[in-house]
Order: sequence, then C-alpha cells, then structure tokens
Amino acid sequence: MEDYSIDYEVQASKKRKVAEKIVVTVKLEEHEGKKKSDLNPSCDCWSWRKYGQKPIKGSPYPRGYYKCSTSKSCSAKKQVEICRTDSSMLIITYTSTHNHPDPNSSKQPKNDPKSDTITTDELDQKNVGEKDPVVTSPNDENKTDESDNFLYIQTPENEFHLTLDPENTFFDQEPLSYPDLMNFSASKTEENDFYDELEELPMSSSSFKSFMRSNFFEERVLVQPS
DNA sequence: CGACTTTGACCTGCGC
DNA sequence: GCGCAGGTCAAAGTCG
Repeated sequence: MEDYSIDYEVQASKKRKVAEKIVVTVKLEEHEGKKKSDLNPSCDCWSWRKYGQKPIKGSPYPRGYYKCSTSKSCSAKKQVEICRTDSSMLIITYTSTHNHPDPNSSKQPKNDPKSDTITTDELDQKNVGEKDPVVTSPNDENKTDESDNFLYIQTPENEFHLTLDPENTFFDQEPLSYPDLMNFSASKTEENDFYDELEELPMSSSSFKSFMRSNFFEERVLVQPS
C-alpha cells in the first residue's frame, strides 16, 4: 500500500464518468450488538437522505444512494455498500462536495465524553504531521467538506480510500487491503468465482439501513498505516 | 406533521 | 442501435 500517486483528476469509471470519488472503508463488526440508542450520529458532520438503492451486479449486497440533506442546494452525495469480500466492512463512496459549512462544526467537541471514538477533528490532528506519503487531502482549498478530516489514500484507480477501523487493525487483519481492492477490478474471473460462493443478502433493507447508520456514523478511528 | 425510507420507473452512459 | 447496468426521481409509506 505504498507509492500511490496523488492525483485528483476526474475519474472515468467503467460505466459512467464520475467526478472525484472518495472511497471510505468502515469496519462494522464492533457494533453488531449495539442499539441505536447507543449510537452517536453526531460524529457525522452531515445529515444524509437516502434517495435510492440498487442491487449491484456481482455483489450480493445492494448499494444505497444518499444525498446531503443539510442543505437542499448541496450536491454532496455518497454511495454505501457492504464490502464484497467482508460483510463486516462498509465501502462508502463520496462524490461531489458540500457547498455549505459543516453544520456540526460549532457543536462538535474535540473529545466527546460519551464516546471513545475519535472525532473528525481528532482525526485531522492525528493526520497532520503524518509523514506517510499516501496520506493526503483532496480538498486543500475547500475546507468545508468533511473530507478535510479524513485520511485519504489514493489507489491507482484515482479513488481516495480512507480506512476507519475501531481497532486500528485494518491493515494487520487485512479484510480488504488496497491490493485486494485492485484485484477486484483487475480479475473478473476470480471475482465471479468469489461471488458464486456468496450467499444471499443476510439482512433486510431496513436492518441494513440501521446497520449502516449506526456503524458508519458512530466510530471513526483512524488506521495507522503500517 | 415534517423528515426520512422504500421501491418501481425512468434516465443515461457504455460496450458490443 | 440495442441492451445492460448504474444512477436518479418521485410517489407512497413509515417513523418519531
């Protein structure tokens, strides 16, 4: 996972031309037993409104489409899907940027006493000074985006990847490393073989929803690239 | 009652 | 041009 070049060029996807994409990987398993009441949605600076869901070919899991509901004029969007190789991982793809200030910027404390999670501010602080060459921010000029607070790692596919893992062990356990991600797009045969072994979506859309909300919003612990 | 989710239909881009 | 697949719309339903 080294030597990823930094490039913010517009990505031309296989199916569609997509502007800048930011891909975030979130580990979920820590939260499976938690209740909604235990969650801390405020960890997410933005509110999102779901506007669609589609099954994705080759994936047992549907992809959810969300728009920023903080501001009607905001064009920020995200797509959320479960990692194909590890159902405990979420893959969140952000497209477009927010055109309004962070709604929680004034009320989000540096350290939330009710949460042992790392806030986006903390993430930023931790990331600042990191000498890892793969760490970057795609949005140096426009600091209103939540992307400002994330760790971005760009793959050769011109996508920025952020890994969030409550145990900081993502790369150690490696449910899905960058090389793995690359392999997905590189090897159709292996991909299809893998899909043959996958089962049906193990959860209803509603449980998927709560599962998404709860797990993605609650914890943001930065992985230390090893 | 407002905000949000669900879901089928429709739109659009890409490969053949 | 056609068909497929991803992305979006919008009406209806749900929830707090």
